[in-house]
Amino acid sequence: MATSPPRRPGRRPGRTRLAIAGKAKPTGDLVAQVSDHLRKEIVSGSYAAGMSLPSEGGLAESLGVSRTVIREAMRSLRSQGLIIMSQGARPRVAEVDAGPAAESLRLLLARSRTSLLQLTEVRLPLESSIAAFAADRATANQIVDLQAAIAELEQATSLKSQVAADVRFHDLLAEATGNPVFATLLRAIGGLLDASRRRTIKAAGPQPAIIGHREILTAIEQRDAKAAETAMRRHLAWAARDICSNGQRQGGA
Amino acid sequence: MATSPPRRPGRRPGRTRLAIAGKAKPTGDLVAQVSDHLRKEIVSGSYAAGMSLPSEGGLAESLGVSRTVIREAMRSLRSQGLIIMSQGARPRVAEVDAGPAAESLRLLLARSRTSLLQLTEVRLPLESSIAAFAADRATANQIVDLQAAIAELEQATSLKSQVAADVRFHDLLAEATGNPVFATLLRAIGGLLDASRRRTIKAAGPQPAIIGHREILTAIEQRDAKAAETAMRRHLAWAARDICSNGQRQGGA
DNA sequence: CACGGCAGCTTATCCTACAAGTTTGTGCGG
DNA sequence: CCGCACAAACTTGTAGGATAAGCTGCCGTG
Repeated sequence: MATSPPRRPGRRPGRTRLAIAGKAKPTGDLVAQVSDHLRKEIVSGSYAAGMSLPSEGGLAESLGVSRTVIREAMRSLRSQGLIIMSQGARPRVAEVDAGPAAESLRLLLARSRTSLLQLTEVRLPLESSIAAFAADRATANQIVDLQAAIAELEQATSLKSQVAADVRFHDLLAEATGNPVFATLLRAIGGLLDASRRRTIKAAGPQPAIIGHREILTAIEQRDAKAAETAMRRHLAWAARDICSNGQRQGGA
Repeated sequence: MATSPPRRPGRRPGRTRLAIAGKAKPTGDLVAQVSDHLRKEIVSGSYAAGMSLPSEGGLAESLGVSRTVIREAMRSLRSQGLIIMSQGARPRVAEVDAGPAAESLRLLLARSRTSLLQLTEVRLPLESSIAAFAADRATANQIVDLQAAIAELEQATSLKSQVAADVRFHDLLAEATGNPVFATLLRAIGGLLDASRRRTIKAAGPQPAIIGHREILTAIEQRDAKAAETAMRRHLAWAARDICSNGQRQGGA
């Protein structure tokens, strides 16, 4: 390529072939090719989280495309939460985080005019299962952590710390299932329910939540999956009541 | 701006102020400002689905930034599924679609090291609820579509089309809940289970799936949520058996 | 009216330049 | 030898211009 005739600017004529290993795709969308390529590298773990990616210029040269294409591909990966960019520093692979997926869900819900009610509809079976699995699998340490989260909620004074303790209990529970898929999905959905949580606790205080959490934890300590599931169902039903009464749209950031 | 001294290329000095209505944000990230601005316009409905956006050049001029910035903002919106771009035509606002959110979730799950077993563990309560809700809410048209999906599976000969018909039935079911969150989560999880599905159908043929789907649909036609849930549970248990025996990790795209 | 072709607009890609931030290495003082 | 300030090199962010390729709609012809 170094010896090729002086390429004039503009779109490369004919078959745009990317210097990416393997078959040449005739798609013609260089940005998509590059971003797919990098996405696979990141998801497969070739680029581990926290690792620096090559510079834009380096990638441009090694892939045989202009920096413009690299930049747009990076922007795409960035908006998917796969990389983190800041001026002056090479882009780094982002830690696994439910934030972008939650944001994506939020966009979808905002556009499809969905209510909080629909989120809780999904949350109910999800968290019920979480409670059941946690009852089967929670380790002694995890049970201690759950107890601590309840104590945290009891002692919390500010609304903010109360909500945080509430969220923490549910997160710990998801973690206690030993199945990261539960934790991931819960966080994606839960992040959208923060406003609702705040309202609920503000209106009713932390007591109902404390009681609900205690019931769940008791069932878990007794390794009673059915009871844990039932307790969770009751706990969520209480929280959902508030939403039903004024099932307003969720939208804001 | 026409009479200003000839701006030399490079980053605009000092405070970068965007010609966006309202307060001037001192963030310094022009692309984020532009994409946030456009995202709000789209989500709020100022730009309705299907409507054409202004051209890149027009936006660049009206917002007072370079076309580079506009393009990167567009690329971001595009990867979030908000707009559709094709060479030669102005970008258009995309229809509301759960695809991008599901893809985002899929990426998230793919990066957390999850096994097929863990995915099916989550899938079970999710799809059970989906079946139950669908029994309550499926419209007559949706029931017809579900019947068609079963017929599709019956008549499919290639493994590929069989898998597609199988996926389609489950997607339609999720859609019949009327809750897009279900559809999104299901697609995210389902996308990671494709290989498993292929293996299962390859090993046992489509018959078990057809029978399972028929049972589910019968329960839905009778508006029997409990029965639908039970049927789905049985259907998935059959599919999961294969996975348990060789519970390997999933990875690829 | 039907239809083909052309002109204009628009996106896709490439290039170059420069501002502003980060990282790195160097050298000096303690 | 260690630590710190400072400069050089590197890197991203933005601007602006050029060309290729695709789309749209208008206009003229049959």
